[in-house]
Amino acid sequence: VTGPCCPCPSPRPHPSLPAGKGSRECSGPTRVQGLCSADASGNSSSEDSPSVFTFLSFAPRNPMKWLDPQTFYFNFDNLQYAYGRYHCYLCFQVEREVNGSLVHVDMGVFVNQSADDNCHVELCFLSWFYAWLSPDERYHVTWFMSWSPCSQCAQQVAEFLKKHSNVNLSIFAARLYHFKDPEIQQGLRTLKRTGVQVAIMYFSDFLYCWNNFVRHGGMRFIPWKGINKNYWILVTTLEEILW
DNA sequence: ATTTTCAACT
Ligand SMILES: [Zn+2]
Repeated sequence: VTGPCCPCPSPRPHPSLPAGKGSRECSGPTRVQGLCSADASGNSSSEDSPSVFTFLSFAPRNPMKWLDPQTFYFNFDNLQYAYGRYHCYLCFQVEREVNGSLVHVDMGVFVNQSADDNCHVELCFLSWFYAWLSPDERYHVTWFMSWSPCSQCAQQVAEFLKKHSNVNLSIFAARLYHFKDPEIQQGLRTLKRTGVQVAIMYFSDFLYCWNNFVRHGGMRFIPWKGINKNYWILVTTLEEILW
């Protein structure tokens, strides 16, 4: 019943994460893999130990290669009142430095699977990336997200980057997730302070995603009404959050 | 103009 990569015979709930669902934060896994021998001594760490990589509790999952055009248009629409966007999509690009220039490594798309393990896309990426990244390479990672990160994921990403100084991250968000929430705002500031480029997706970013992550079958990208006006509203909001 | 949002519900 356990995943293939869990050496533990009987997974038990993560000690520091609530079992309940429904939070807008990434409320943690419903099953635990990895971390099995780490805390077997009964030495329960304090409640919100920031040094714990909770993404390690999620089994690595492979990304998708492509988005369908209608999925992209619906989920990356940067409209102000984004009703019904109940999922988050993350298009990523990983490059590495070779003699001072960037070489393509991989790209793909993650979407959270709430029915599966409730893993937010940010942690899906970290779980997947952590499984194969080399400490001897310098990586440049770019995220194009339909929603900006929640506060808990922001903390996790910041911790990850502090412990992996060979990884550089840029985040471009189509929309700002719960931007009036002080904890969300703090999470975005934490990312910036950690060296992450945090920005709003512009026309050229949408076009780039269309060309590289959408199964467009030769169709041209047709921008939606208000794409630029919405961008400027979001940029203003983000600048106020980041100071 | 609205006040949504990495669901939850059948
Ligand atoms: Zn999250």
